[in-house]
Amino acid sequence: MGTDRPLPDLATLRPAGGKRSSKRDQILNVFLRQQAHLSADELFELVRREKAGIGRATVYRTLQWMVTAGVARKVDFGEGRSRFEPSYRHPRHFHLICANCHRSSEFLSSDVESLIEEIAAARHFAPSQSVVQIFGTCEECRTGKQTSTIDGTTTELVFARDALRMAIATERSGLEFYTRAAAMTKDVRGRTVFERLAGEEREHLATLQKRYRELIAQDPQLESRPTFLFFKGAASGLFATGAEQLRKGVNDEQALLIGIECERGSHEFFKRYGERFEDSEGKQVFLEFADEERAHRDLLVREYRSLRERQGRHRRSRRTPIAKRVR
Amino acid sequence: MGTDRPLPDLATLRPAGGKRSSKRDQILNVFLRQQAHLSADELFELVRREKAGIGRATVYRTLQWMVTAGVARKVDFGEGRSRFEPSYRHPRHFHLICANCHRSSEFLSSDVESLIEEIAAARHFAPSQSVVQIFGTCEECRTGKQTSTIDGTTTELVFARDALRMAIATERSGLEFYTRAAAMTKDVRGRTVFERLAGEEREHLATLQKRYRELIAQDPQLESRPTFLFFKGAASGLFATGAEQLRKGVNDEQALLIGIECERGSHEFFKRYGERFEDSEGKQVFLEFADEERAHRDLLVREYRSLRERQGRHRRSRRTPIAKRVR
DNA sequence: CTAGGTGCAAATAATTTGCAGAGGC
DNA sequence: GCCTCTGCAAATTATTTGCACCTAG
Repeated sequence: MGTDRPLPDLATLRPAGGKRSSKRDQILNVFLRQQAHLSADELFELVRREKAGIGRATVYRTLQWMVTAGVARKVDFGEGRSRFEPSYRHPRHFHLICANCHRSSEFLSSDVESLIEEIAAARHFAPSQSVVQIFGTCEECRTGKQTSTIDGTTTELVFARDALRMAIATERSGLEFYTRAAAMTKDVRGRTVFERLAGEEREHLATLQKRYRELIAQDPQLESRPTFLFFKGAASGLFATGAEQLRKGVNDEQALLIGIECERGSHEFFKRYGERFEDSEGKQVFLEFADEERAHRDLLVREYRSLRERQGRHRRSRRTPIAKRVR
Repeated sequence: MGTDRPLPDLATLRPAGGKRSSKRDQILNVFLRQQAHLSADELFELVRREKAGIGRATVYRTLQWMVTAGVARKVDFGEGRSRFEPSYRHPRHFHLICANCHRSSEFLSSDVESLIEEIAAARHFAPSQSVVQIFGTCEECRTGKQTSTIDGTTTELVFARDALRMAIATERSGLEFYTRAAAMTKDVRGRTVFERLAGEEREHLATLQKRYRELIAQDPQLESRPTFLFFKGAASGLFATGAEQLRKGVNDEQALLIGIECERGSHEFFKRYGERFEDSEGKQVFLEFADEERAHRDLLVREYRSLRERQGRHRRSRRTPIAKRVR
């Protein structure tokens, strides 16, 4: 399985007062070629096997340098020694750690992350990074049968796969939402807006599906690998609850408000995960989509204001001011 | 602040092949009197200050013994050495760790815990314990002003406070739910059941409020201390959404189903947190309540079945079987 | 009386540091 | 040429172990 994955542009790496050197390059090269979480000493062994004459201290010092340079991340599984993982094309994540075979598997949970943010805020604590580790026994150690895994080499792909799956679910539910909203909106202008947005969602959807197919082509096993990215909100599409509400029957104004809320959530979703991609096509796709969702939201907000204004001519304003209802 | 908190019954501690000894007692005593997370060496220093002639190795060995005995828990904040915290009257929890002053603050989040369980299940991983650590800067280090904290000595009280607050919120919303349900139920039998449950909720509420007042009396600062236990579901009362649904108008049958669902959630809440209390009054109160909620639920289920049966005499069953709808 | 606990000193293990020489910019 | 990197060995820090002796059950 792909030992030939692209390496970061080493030439550009030049962190805080650091100098490049043949030794560092050597160590970095060996490190980036690995898939597991290496300890300093394990890396030292690997390096010395390729090229004699590199001291243990240099490996330790290079590892520190890599961490400050952002090429590597230090992880501590409570074994009394540190391990390191490459951060290039490898989003920040959490770990499942098998107490039996000592291997670790990675995951990301947007829900856990946002709860952590909320808790930190409630305690007036400024968080810089968090560690979530689940210790226990892995499936393989319990059942004995080999399972499809996520290792260092596949994390990036699996992450992209999950992000795309959620994005597709979101677009699908968005498409359904706007189609339904367009059908039930009485106001002509409003209907046009919804129709236009439905069209855009359809377009996005096609782009995402194309991207998804391209991704799958890169690794035949990719579709069968376990979930990496957990996010309840987007799992069934962020617009799903909005579409649900529409089905119960709402008026034009309410439909607009629901749309605004959904687009806001969707924008946040794409932005959050777009930022997590390392510079790659995926990042671009996500950030562009995030912008589009914001544009959609703005469009809906304008439409909502216009509608309220037009209504205002007939009946006096007796609702909460727009500022309070929007956002 | 209370250095006189009750200590566990040392005489009972006799873990896996372990012997008691004067030295162990000595070390255990010093350990349990501390509030912070001590490292082995810090504990050694404290012990030797009180009584000379205790070796460092004994402290290390005793610490291991305490961990297997369940008196202490090992925690690792990534400093390259382990720290230990007493587990007596100290529920399992997570940590906020200040990178500046190196102090740690504790919290518990039922939401995070259940997400972790879900993730482990999705990966077919059998979790045994999990670590959640939020690193960053604490309020005191950022603003300079002293803040009310949760330390080792207060954790138990704060935990009890939060659990009680949530229990009270739950009872309040339950009372509202049953009062409303009784008022809107047409069926006479059903109405009587709801009235009876409303009465019981009122009683529970009084008990809980009394307990809460007693708890607050133990520490004048207790009410102002930060939140320890985070749990979105119960924060505004588990019956809140149920009561909301009633307000929108439902029939007798639906009201019963909603009640059943709420009692189920409530039972789980009390059970989960009752189990977290170390043996104390609080544990009793919670577990008893958990049982009562289960009894309520059973009562509602019986009533639901009876209602459906009586209805069946008039119109033929055209709904999903009870088994699928209840639980 | 005997398994297990204890102190001390020595052993390990992971990581850091002092220093003289080598190498990048 | 200056400043940083590097290797090696020695130092440091956290924790464990061997061993002769002691103590609870």
